[in-house]
Amino acid sequence: MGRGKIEIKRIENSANRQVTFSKRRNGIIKKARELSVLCEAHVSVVIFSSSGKMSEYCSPSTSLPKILERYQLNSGKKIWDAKHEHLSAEIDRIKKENDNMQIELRHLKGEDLNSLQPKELIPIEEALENGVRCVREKQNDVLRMLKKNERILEEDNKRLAYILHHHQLTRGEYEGHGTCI
Amino acid sequence: MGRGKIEIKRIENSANRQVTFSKRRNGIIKKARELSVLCEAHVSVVIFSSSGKMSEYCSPSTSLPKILERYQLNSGKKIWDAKHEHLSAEIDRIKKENDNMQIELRHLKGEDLNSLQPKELIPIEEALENGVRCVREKQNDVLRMLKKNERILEEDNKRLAYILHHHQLTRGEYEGHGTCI
DNA sequence: ACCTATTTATAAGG
DNA sequence: TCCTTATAAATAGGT
Repeated sequence: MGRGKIEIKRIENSANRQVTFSKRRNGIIKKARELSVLCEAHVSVVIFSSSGKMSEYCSPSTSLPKILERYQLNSGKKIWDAKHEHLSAEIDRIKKENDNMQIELRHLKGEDLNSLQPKELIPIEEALENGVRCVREKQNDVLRMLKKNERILEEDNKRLAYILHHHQLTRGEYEGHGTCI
Repeated sequence: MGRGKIEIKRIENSANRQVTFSKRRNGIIKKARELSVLCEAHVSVVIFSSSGKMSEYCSPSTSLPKILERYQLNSGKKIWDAKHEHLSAEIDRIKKENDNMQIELRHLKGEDLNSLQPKELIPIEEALENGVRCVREKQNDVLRMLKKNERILEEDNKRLAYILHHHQLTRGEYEGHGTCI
């Protein structure tokens, strides 16, 4: 509906797509409101734009939780249980990841080594040696940096002292009249 | 839109109301489908007629549970019951734990050290040195154990060889008649 | 369910 | 985003 007919397929021009989204989203929500008034229907609309912005409409006579309750009763689909299972699976997955890291950490800290085969000690030793090397390298970097800063500060000090001395010599008559803030 | 304009208020005539419901419900669902195709939006529509019949639409790229997940993230409204909240909190907690371990592991492996303050390097170095010491101790244990076993085996060997030799001397006449199974 | 006059939504352009 | 307007689409009322 408009100056030209459009095919129902993804609008490639991004600006156009955004404009059309706004207009049609408003259109749908208006229609939803009208339907719920004209026909005493319970309507819920939830829309996410491709950029993630959410819009919603829900009939004033109801609420999203109520709609969902009825949805499950009617469709037999169990949204909550599905969600529950999904979360449980997620927890299991993360816990497993957690356990593995826990074990790796303990080994690196020299704990629970008895549960390992002698051969498994070798990569751990290598990782530790590598870690020590990296840390010490970093510490050396820090030291070098500190020394360099110290040197620069010392040089600055000398320079400032010299300039100050020079000023004091040339403006000796004002000495003592200024205020140090 | 039609032969006459109608006010947006409850349609009193029940048959009319039913017909209008059907037409407009189809209209909304068509619009929802178009919006999701044209603009890559994620759309969910759930409608109950006044007589309780349910209709729904959900973008093919998503699902009602996913939409609801995003809904609660976006709106902050709590659709899920206490059980789900509990699980979500658990996931957050474990993920945090996970992240912390991840960071500790990386530091022990000598990675991402630049994100640390110089002082923070010290406990890491100590942990690594301790780890190396434990691992080497363990390796020494293993070595000692192997040597000890070797010694025991050698002694056993000697003893067995001696006994065998003795038997061969006292039962020399049977030699070669037996069969080794 | 179909028809169609009419209203409404909206595409294109500023 | 809002405004305008020509045009496509939805639909009210009737059959």
